[in-house]
Amino acid sequence: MTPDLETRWQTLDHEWQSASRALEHALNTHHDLSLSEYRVLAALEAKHDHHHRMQVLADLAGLSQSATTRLVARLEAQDCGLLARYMCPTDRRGVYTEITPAGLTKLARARQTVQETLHDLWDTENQDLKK
Amino acid sequence: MTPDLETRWQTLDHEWQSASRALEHALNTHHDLSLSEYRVLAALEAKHDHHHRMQVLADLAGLSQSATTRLVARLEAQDCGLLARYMCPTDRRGVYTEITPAGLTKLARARQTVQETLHDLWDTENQDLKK
DNA sequence: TACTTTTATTTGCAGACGCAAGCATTGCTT
DNA sequence: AAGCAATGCTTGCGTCTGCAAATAAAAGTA
Repeated sequence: MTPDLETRWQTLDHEWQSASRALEHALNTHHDLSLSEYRVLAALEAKHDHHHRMQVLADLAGLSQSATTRLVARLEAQDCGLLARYMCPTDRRGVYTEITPAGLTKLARARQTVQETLHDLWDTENQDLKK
Repeated sequence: MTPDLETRWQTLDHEWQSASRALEHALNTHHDLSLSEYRVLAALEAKHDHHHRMQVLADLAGLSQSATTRLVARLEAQDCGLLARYMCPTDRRGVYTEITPAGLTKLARARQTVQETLHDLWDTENQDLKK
């Protein structure tokens, strides 16, 4: 007896919201990163050559192209330097975004926080005591 | 062998994003409703007496109090009339939001769309063929 | 009762997002 | 090669959101 479709959705929704809020807050507090920014860093790090076209990056991060443009611009800015952009040499319309060493360092630290947060949320004895 | 914590999160995230986008788009197109608005209507309808305090409504919808205030104000507006607000008689700080008959009708129709969308997404033979 | 503290909601403000329009570059057709 | 369509990214603009400050009312305290 699988539950109603909408009930299944509500369950998924609640679970996502609680995790999402926890991660967003933890990343924001400890690393001054948003969840979207973390997704982008992680997506780039996951690729063997550490770079992606804007379009696929947007897709992987679950963002619109315009949001991706601006997010990458933010993380590329002088006082940030986690990402770098360069034109695709073969197709000068395309833009590659790559993660910098600073970005990799930042991601590694943030990943710690993510795992701890998920651990606290999912792997703890006093499960669901946080209401 | 349960997967890595972060992998589990990514799975949840992807699943939520695909469903969320689909629902948001379907509701927006067919009913001029956002997913947040749908959550609020559904939360009110679910309660036996069809009304809630702002705080608990915010909590149920997964929104901040300020976002809830404005969302309710929007759905209460003249050309909308899906919700109604009134002061709590015993505690004049509190505000009750109730769903109107128009709101119930709207919700019933929207719920159809939600179920169809989820059905298309989860209960179809050609699963995951939509990329 | 007067004063302080707490609670419930709303408003000011700035950030992030999506859509649609704009621009530049490539590909297709004749 | 010239003209037109398609592609890839960026910018303009309006909306939704959260945080923090403001407001209003209740509760606690002297």
